[in-house]
Amino acid sequence: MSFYSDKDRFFVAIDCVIFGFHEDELSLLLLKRKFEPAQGMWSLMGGFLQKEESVNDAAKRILKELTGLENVFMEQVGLYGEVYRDPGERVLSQVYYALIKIDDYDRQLVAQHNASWVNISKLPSLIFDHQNMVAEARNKLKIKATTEPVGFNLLPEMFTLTQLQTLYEAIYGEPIDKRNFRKRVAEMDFIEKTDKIDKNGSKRGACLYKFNAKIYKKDPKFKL
Amino acid sequence: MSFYSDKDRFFVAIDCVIFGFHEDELSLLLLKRKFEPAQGMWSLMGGFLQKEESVNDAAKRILKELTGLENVFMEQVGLYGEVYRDPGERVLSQVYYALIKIDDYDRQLVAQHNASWVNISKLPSLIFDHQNMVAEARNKLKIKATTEPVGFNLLPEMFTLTQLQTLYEAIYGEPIDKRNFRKRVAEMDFIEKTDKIDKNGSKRGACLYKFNAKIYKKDPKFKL
DNA sequence: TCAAAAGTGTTAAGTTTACACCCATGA
DNA sequence: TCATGGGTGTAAACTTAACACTTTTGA
Repeated sequence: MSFYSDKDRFFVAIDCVIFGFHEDELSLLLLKRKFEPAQGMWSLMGGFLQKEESVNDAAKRILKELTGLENVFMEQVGLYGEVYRDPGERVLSQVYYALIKIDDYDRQLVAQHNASWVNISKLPSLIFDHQNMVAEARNKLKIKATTEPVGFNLLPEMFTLTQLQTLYEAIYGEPIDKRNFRKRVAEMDFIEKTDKIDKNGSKRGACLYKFNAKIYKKDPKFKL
Repeated sequence: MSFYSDKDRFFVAIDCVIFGFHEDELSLLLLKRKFEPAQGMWSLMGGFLQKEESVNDAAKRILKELTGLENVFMEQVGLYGEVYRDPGERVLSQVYYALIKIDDYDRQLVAQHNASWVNISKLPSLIFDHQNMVAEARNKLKIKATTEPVGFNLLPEMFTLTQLQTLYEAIYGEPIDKRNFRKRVAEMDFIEKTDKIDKNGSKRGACLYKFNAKIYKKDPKFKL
């Protein structure tokens, strides 16, 4: 019946490193596991690949299961395939990272999954090899964010330049000079000033900007 | 018996994009398939993940099966997981790329597998999604080669600066200014001049250099 | 003696970094 | 009125890019 009937078959899981940006810091959406194995420990959101879905679709499904969100920026991090990485039984795990706007997620779903946002610089220890997955994901994000405008996925539709700067400082893990940063922003026409003012961050108020994907596509040069 | 007994299991293949460098051009080691499905067509070297090996080990095993080589530079490209990507049956494929010294491989094994080196700019069309795999691998190589000294894996132990330059021109797909290139090389102490001379490339002869990994590790800054 | 590849420095242009003060507002 | 974050320009340092001729040697 099968061309490959003599070959082994494997459980394939998806694990999601879900990044958010909140109070000037990167956070991850983590679960406190309700089930064995490793009940009570923290882990990434995960799930198993199913017969009739592509791996990318599985990642989307699993992200949606926890956050309620669709059309989220996601990228592959790597396939974790050590034989004994899961002490229960052999499971391969394809890791993705996702960038979400932290105000958008479905709080009820998150509560149901016993999940919460954890500041990335104060992570608890995680089950299995999830610590490594996070480190690798963070690294990929950093590299990606340098040359492609993916950071906007972590901000609300409209944002101040100070928010944008603190986001990039959090991603890069180092401070950025304000005037140099704004000079670079000014050169990117696809970061558009709106006529809206944000009065939350300061008394004076700060101009709100937005990312214009159409303009970006015409001349896709990005560097922050 | 199993924690995960209600989950689906999958065939997992490894496909290898094997790069070599020959006569100033990048080449790929490709197979003309002897078996169904897609008999007679060109494909990447592949194989199936086995129960008792990690995914990385499987990649090494499969590479060795074709080339006889061990300790080869390999990196993950991505997991290809579309449901119908293999018309025979559902198979996930984890793609790796490998960089080998083109003079080192085992010619007998390669012949047995019905494989040959194909200039990367004259590729035949490949089965399934292998074309995409190659494109993605090439891209990853390009990015990697910019900031890490992986190119030396494609050259013999000792090489001339002209060989090094043509290699990087092939990887980047654009010409490089000779004097600027040599200036950059001169600043990297881990690219060491030997007292050997290569007389193959020219009548005058060119100095042979080698990459010193120990010196590189002390101050790992690379840019070509 | 000449064809073919090896080897070698300088200058201009562009990019990146460092740096400090005034502004507007609400409390 | 003052504390807080918002907003603005210039000069020096550094990096990158452009460019052409001399050397050596085997055929």
